[in-house]
Amino acid sequence: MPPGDTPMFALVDCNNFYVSCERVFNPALNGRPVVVLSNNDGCFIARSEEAKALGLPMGGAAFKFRDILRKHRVAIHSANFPLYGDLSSRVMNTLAGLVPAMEVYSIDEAFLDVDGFGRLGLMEHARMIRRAVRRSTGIPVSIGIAPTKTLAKLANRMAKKSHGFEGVCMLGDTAAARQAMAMVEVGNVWGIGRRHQAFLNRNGVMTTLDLADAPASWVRKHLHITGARVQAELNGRSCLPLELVRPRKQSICTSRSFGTGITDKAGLEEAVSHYATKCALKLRGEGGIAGLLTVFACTSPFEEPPDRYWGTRTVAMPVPTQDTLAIVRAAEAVLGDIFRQGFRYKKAGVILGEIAPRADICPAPSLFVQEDASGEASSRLMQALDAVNSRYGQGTLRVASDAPSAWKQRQERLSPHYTTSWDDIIAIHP
DNA sequence: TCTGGGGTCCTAGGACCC
DNA sequence: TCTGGGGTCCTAGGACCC
Repeated sequence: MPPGDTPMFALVDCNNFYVSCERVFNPALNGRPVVVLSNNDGCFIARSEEAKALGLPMGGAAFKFRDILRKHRVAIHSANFPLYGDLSSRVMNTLAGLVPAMEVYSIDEAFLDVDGFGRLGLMEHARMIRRAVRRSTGIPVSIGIAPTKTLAKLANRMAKKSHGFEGVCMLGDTAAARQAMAMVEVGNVWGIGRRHQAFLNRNGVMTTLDLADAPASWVRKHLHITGARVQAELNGRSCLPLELVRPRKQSICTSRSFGTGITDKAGLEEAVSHYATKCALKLRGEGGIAGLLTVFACTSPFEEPPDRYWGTRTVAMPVPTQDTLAIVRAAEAVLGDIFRQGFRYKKAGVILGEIAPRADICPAPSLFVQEDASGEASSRLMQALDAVNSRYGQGTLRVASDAPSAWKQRQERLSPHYTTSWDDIIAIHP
């Protein structure tokens, strides 16, 4: 890699993002072990460094660790996604003001275009970015810099794991990249998951460097095109460009696990109506219309086979639409098809597909569709609905079947936003 | 008793066509 | 009767990501 004339990517990643968000609003959490839990307080979705040191694993089921949580007085928070989304926007806006171009990759990560800063100035520039984000949002970030996105991910990992780097690490040449790759297990590479890691390990590929040096044809054969790209990127050949505009969503999904199982059809109908309503709102937020609708309802995957059931069905909408009423009605009909008596349902969801931009609607009236869910009247009704709910709160105006139900209330109380001890959770969960 | 939610991309295989 | 290559579209399922 000749210095100075290869493109460079910087990956900015917020440290333990959800935990850091909670700490911004509650500084007493600093220095303490903190975890953030998924819906239903099911499993860990974020952990502070102190919590990681206690051996609490990402995705671990909270109930399995209650002794550790209690013994070490771990601060436990249910997820507060509106808060995290808000802080994410502030971080991204700060970054956008400091670089010519960026790709928002996830709620807590962004790839930056750092071409044109010169190799020598890059480290200093990255440190400045880090200080600026900390100052304006309170969120600590780490930054990895390298000639490909995959290596930037690796550099970011080094920046986080090794204290000597003080949050910024650059893998600016082949020697530095190879040295880092030799230290990192192949399963930690971006794009290599558990299954591929197991396969690679079985075949003697243990470190990231082993993968970089493996025969390309063998990688292509067994890890397919995605794995081949990973390998090329590890060797400094950039295959994944910065994506400056967020592609339109291809599907929109709303699903939840239930705190306690649902056995009756009416209960599932309430849930599905609610998810359909949320999907329609997200769809309008995207400015799209949907042509496909999927509804699924299933038991716990931990049930034994005779008690396990996964019902799912996809239908084409009569007319591609963004209309809550049409989507809820269709979802209820599909649920009627897949519902089977005698199961304890633990989860259900609604997925919209075949999403097209709303401007593409050709308002050709159909002789066979009685109410025109793609038409002007529907559009105005939805605008009014969204305006009222945006001003007075979601659910102020709603479809009759989308009723606040008993099980939903119990869910709300199961997941208080601020919970500082495991005992608090147990107290409301008899 | 108690194990998240929301996405994307890729492949394999079948149906069908020229 | 037998035989060939090259497409497309669709769906289900696998694998991965945060």
